[in-house]
Amino acid sequence: MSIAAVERDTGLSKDTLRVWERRYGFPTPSRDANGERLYPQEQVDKLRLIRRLLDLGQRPSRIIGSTTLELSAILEAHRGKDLNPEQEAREQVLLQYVRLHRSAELVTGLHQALMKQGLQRFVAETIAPLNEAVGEAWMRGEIDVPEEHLYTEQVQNILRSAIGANAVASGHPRILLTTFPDEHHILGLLMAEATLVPEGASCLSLGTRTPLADIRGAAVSGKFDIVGLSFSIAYPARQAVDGLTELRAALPTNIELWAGGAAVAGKQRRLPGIRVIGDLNDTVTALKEWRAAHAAH
Amino acid sequence: MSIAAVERDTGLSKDTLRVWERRYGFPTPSRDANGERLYPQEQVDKLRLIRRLLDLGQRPSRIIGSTTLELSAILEAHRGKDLNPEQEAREQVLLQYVRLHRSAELVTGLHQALMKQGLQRFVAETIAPLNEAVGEAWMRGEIDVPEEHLYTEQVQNILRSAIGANAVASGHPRILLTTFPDEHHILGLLMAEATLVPEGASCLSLGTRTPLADIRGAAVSGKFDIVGLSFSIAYPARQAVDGLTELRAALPTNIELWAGGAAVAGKQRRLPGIRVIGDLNDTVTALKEWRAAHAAH
DNA sequence: CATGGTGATTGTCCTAGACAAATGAAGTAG
DNA sequence: CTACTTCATTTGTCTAGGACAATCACCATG
Repeated sequence: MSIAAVERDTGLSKDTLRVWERRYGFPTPSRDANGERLYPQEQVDKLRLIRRLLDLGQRPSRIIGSTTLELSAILEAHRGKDLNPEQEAREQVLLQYVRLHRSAELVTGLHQALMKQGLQRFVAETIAPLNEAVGEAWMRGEIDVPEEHLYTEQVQNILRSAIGANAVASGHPRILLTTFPDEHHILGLLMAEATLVPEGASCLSLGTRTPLADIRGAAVSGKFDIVGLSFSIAYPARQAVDGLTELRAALPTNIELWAGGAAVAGKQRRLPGIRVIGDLNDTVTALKEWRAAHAAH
Repeated sequence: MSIAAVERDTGLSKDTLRVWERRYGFPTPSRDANGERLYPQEQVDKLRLIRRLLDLGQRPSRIIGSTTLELSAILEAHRGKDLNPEQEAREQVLLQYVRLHRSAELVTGLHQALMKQGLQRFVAETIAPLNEAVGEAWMRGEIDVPEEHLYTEQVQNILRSAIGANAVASGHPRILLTTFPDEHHILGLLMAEATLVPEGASCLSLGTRTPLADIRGAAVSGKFDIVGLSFSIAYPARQAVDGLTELRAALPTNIELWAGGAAVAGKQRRLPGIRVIGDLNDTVTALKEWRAAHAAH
C-alpha cells in the first residue's frame, strides 16, 4: 500500500506519516524497487486505530508504541461510557446483517425500523448509532471494505427513498447541503436532510465534494437561506475550521452557515458566525431558532 | 492565501504548486515572516482557470505562460466545437431544467418521465442521453460544478427509489456491482442496476471505489455469479484494461466479469474472458446469454 | 480553585533531487 | 488511410531531513 493510499485510508497526511517514522520508529514500511514506501496491511490497520484514538484526544507518543490489541482495549474503554443495553442489543442484531450474504435481511430490518419509528426517529435512533457501530467494527477489523460499502449503499437507498417521499417543493427555509472537496462521506448529509425535510424545510443536496468557490456561487445564485456542511470523523479538524472560516467570509451575511459532524464537534468557540450542529436533534433546534428569528418579519 | 488553502481551492496539490513554481516560474507567491508561501488572489484565480483547462485536456507548459484573459479565451474556444445543430437543440430542451432555481421542475420532469416510460425505458431513453448532454455541456462550460452535482443527486434519488421498489430478494443470477478505486462516478452503476433489477436479477451494489482485492473477496465470499464494473468517460482506458485483466485473473473462472461504460467501449478485443457491455440494451442481452448458458442445468 | 509561565510535543512547511507514468511526435506495417 | 511501435518530453508524486509555530501537559504562584 503506497503512502498516498494510506493517506486516503487513514486520513493521516503524507508529511505526518513520514515524520512519525522518523521520530517514533513507527510505521516501518518496506520499500519497493523504486525506494518508495510500501505499508503492510497490519500497520495500516494499526494506523487507523491510532487515528481513531487521536480523535478521542489521545496523543501520538503515548499510544504509538502499543500493540493493536492494547489500542483496541483503549478504544473499548472510551466506548463503554453511556451504553443503553437494550439499544445496544438491537444494534448488534442489525450489525450482524452487515454481511454480504445477509444483505436481504439488512434491507428488511432497516425497512421495518423505518416503518416503526418514522423517518426522524429512524435516523436519530437507528442509523446514527448503527453508523458508529459500523465505524467501530471497521476500525477493529471486524468488517471489511465491501461490507462497509454495502452498508453505506443500503442506508443511502433507504434514506433517499424516504427523503423523496417526504420532500416539500416550496418550504422554508431553503437549505443547501453539501461537503467540502475532500470529504467523500455522504451519510451525514443524508441524515441531516432526512431530519430537516419532515420539518418542512426545503433542502437541496449537492452531494459530496463541492469546491468552496462553487458552494458560495450556488448559495448566492440559488438564493438559499442556509448552507449546511457535513464533516465525517475522518475529516481533518483543522481543515474543517479553516475551510469554514474562509467560506463564512465569502458568504453574504444574510446566508447562515451550519456545520455538523464529528470533525467540528466542540469547535463552536473557534467558529464565530457559524452554527455548529451538535447532533441530529440539534438540527431541529437550529431550524426552530432560524424560524423564530425570521418570524418577526 | 496559504499553500494549503490554495490546494483546497484549486485542487492542485502542494507538491504540484511548488514544482510549477520551480519549473515554469508560475505562480510566484510572496513569503510571510516565516518564509511560507502567500498566494495573491489573482494568481489563485489564474490557477483555477488553468486547472479547468487541464481537465479539458490542455497541458500545463502550453498554457501556464498565458494571461488570465488569454486563458478565458481558450476556455471559450473549447465551447462551440462540433455542434450538431439538431442534436444540440434537443439537448438544450432537456438541459434547461438543470439549474439551481429549477430543481423542482427537474424532479417533477424526471418523475413524470419515469411513470410514463417505466424504469428500463426511462433509463435508456431519458437518463442516458441526458447524462451525455450534461457531460458535454459541462465540457463546454455551460453548466458548472453545483449544477452537475445537483443533476447527479436528483437522478440518484430517483433511481435508488425505483430500484428499491423493484428489487427481488432471491433472483438469479446474483450480480455484484461496483467500480474501481479511482472511479467516483456512480450513475453508470445505478443505470445498470436499474436495467437488471426489473429482469429479475439479484443485484448488490457496493457503490464506487472498491479496491480490487476486495472486489475479488466479496465476489467469492458472497457467491456471486457475475461481477459488473462501470467506467465513466473520464476513466483512463489503459487503467481500465489493466485493472480488468488483473481482476479477471484473480477471479474464479465460474464467476463472469462484465464491464461497461465509455472507457471500455470497443475494447472487447483486448479483454478476453470479459464481457464488454456496449450499451444499456446490451446489458439485457448479456443477461439473456447468461441465462441461456446456465439453463441446461 | 484559577491563572500564567515553561518546556516538550506535534503537524505542517521548506528545499531540491529523482523517477515513472502519461503524452505527443515520428516512424513503420497492414 | 489506419493502427500499432518507438522514442523523447512532459509532468505529478515521492524522497530526505531541517525548521518552526501552535498546542499541550505540567507546575508554581496569586
